[in-house]
Amino acid sequence: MQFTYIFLMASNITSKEENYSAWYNDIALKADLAENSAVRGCMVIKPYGCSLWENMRDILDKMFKKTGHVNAYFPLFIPKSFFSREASHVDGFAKECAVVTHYRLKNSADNKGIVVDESAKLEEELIVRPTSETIIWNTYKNWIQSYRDLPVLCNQWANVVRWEMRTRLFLRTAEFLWQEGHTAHATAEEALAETERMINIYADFAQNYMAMPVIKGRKSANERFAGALDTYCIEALMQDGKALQAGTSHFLGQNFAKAFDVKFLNKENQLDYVWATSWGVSTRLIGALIMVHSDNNGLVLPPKIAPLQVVIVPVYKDLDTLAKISAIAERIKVDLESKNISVKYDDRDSYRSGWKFNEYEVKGVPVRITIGPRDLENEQVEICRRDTLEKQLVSQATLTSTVEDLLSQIQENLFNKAAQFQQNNIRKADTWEEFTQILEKHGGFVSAHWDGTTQTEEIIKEKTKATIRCIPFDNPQEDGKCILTGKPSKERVLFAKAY
RNA sequence: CGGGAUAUAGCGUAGUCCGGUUAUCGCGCCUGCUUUGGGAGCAGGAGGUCGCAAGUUCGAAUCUUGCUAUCCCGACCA
Repeated sequence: MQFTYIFLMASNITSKEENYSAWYNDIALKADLAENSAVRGCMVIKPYGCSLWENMRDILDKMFKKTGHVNAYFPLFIPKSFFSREASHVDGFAKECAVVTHYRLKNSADNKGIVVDESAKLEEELIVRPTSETIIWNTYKNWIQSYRDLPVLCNQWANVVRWEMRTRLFLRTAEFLWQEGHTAHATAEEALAETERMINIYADFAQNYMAMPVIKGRKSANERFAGALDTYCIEALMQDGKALQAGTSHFLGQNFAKAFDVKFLNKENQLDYVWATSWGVSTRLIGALIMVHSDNNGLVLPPKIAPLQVVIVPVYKDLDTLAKISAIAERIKVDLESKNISVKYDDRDSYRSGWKFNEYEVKGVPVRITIGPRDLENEQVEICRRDTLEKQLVSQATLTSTVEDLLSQIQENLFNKAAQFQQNNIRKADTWEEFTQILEKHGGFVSAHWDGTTQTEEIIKEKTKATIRCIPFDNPQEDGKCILTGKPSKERVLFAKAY
């Protein structure tokens, strides 16, 4: 209701950094992806947004299954006592939990409304899951006795609730959709390999499907998941220079196994605790997608995950012409669909063609085909690509292969463009002055030496709002001095302001 | 939870300081005609407990008090 419409006035993304948040919201809302719900901090994901999420989900799900994972489902409600078993875990989540205390409502005494029936108080409160480690490990205890039961490689697609103090559409909603994988292994090596395998899958998905370049690395102790020994992550850079954590994979060691007493007999007939991992990505990825690719004309979607890849819009004056165009359009649609390209022919007479052009541009449909009277005469069509808005005339005979090529070109172009942007926004800083200047002037990632202590990281965060996003894998080793304390350091880490 | 702001039709708003006829305008919606290669034009029409509740007053969108909700900035977080 308080929303500021800056969408049409903004001239380019870099110049409106201050309004980036409004710009982002505006695109999400205008592209019909989601809206704020009546429930504080929650969102309604609209059909188009849901379809986008489903596409992403399907691709990820196939990747998980290819690597031997299976889907399972665990309860939404978790007994409160489960949380107290792993100390650092409760520290991490206690502040943001929705708690179920009663199970019945009744008419109020004055009959003017509904009130909670105080006599229906639960003996033990139930927590609406903020993440499922606890209830899953409580269950795994029953599943695992022998090394023959290992590994357990389960994934769950679910909603979770975190009562955030401040929420943002897609990036941080009170309720969000995600997938959480939880695996149990016989050895630390195997669990570590799994942790790494999953972060690689996320990186593969981000880069090759979302066309979103990411940096893989490990988190500093300070940014680590509550209860994990090590957290791997993929970090992406948004167009306003802020970083976004797009996915995480945690090596949990034996922490949860010990907390929930999950032991197994190994080949040597010795009792041992199992080794665990967990990993997840959420609807936050939709937010990332919006912020990485969109421009002032609206959403820009990479073809591989776009709910709709091609739209055909007829231009006509009379219904006779429309009938002729429809015959061609339907034929084109069948041809493209035979190549597994999703196509919509929008022949609604209730909207004008100009209106439709804009509509699909805002929604980020990668390719638009326009057919009008001129094209009927010349046996051609006009195609327009969303990423560059370039138009070309193509003969109807070669259209299908042209569109196929164009879709892969768009996919590639989006990735290259974003990768270039990311490259241009990783800057080295060797002094505190350089460090703060880069953050102020450019934003983006700053590659700098750090003495490895949580204390230093905290001070830097306090002074600049920048945090260590990750310590990249295959990070070159070099001697240097911490930008804050001047103490010796063996490698650079990536700092950035983050969402 | 701290600081700031706001609440008027589906959306965006004027009016509030300084109370006074039937609450302004734009978008959208409905009807008709004309239009259709980049968000059409004209004409007509529908749509409002002015966030909620009390109070002051002859009279409240406007003043007072309380409540609720939302937004922005922090802290928190995927």
